[in-house]
Amino acid sequence: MGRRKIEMKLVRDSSSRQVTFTKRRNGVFRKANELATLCGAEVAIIAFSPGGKPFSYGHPSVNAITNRFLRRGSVEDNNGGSKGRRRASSYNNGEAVIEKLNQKLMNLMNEAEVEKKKGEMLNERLKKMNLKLNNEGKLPLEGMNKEELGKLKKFLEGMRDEVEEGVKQLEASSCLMLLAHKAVDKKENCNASAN
Amino acid sequence: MGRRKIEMKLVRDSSSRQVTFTKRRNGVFRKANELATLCGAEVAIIAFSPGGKPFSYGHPSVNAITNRFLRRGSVEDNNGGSKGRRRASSYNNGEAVIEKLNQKLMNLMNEAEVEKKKGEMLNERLKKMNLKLNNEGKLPLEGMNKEELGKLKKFLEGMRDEVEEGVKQLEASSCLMLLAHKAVDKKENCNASAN
DNA sequence: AACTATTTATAAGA
DNA sequence: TTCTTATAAATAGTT
Repeated sequence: MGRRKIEMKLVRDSSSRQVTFTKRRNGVFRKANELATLCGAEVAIIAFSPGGKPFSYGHPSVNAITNRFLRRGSVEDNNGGSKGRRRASSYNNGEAVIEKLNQKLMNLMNEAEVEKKKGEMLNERLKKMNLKLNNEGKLPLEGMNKEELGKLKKFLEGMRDEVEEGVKQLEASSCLMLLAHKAVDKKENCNASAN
Repeated sequence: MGRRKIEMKLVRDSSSRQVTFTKRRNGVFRKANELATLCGAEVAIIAFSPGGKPFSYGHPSVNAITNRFLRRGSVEDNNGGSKGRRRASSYNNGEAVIEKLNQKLMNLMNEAEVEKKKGEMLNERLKKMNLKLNNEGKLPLEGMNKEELGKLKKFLEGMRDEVEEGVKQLEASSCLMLLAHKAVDKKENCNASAN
């Protein structure tokens, strides 16, 4: 979509590829944001650049949850003094968000009154895992056999069940956190403007 | 972008909103697919419609992993007889993919030689959780206090560390599975054509 | 980082 | 709903 139509295949030149990635990543996030805004949809995106850097966008799940984390985390949160709550309409730089999350997570965890939801959800989850673990004491997954695989199965089923029971938001949040952490290594200034 | 410029805010009419959602969801997935194809990037998207139905797109992570699950799952897999492997370029209907995933998950787990990666990753994860759990036997998260919160903190840190250690793909897969499960309730025929 | 010539996406309309 | 079309938007190549 520009001066010329391009073939839909891997851009050979690594430099152009990076440029294309940046442009189009912004495009995808912008589109996702419009989708969320226009339709009240929930959208979460994780994208890893060719170089392995993670970028994320989320509305409102990731945003809502991470913000909940961040806000409660500590007081010196320079969340800006904007009066009305900012609509969750701006893009998230994955790294920035995740970095903040990490910085505040400990504070949150040590200070907080965690909402029932969180407690319940994690409790369910840990309990189920505990059951699996107690069954053997410690699973020797290194050289897995059918028995252990059965446990893995239950582990995964358990996760699913929990999600179906509710409290999906925290799950979503941690999942995206996990995903976004995938390749975090170095920083990059990447400004994605809100529309 | 059409006959008229529209305001960037929630579409009031519920029917139009659904139409807009469908069109733009396809648009976002298409763009994400182009991003992945052109740049060799990894992209995963989950979108929940206004009605709460989940849709997902992934390349190659979600796709790769879910396909790995699905293929190994069982034999009576009507994966179609297409000769060449399908490139991971088609859209995924979240429900369809997830449903399949669920159907095959058990088979996979019971039959499979799980790749080292999976084993290692889950082992790491479970071991770390085990440590937390052993510390108390069983965490009383219901009425959480600072101590328990500290453990949660470590739990989350542990998750992060594991991810940073590697084996992110399975993580990504299960995370998206969790996400996609969020609102699965009823079926819907939703064809998203590949480009 | 900006700028345009073009290609795409898509809001209305059929 | 699915298709069409007039228009807005995205972006490939360029500076």
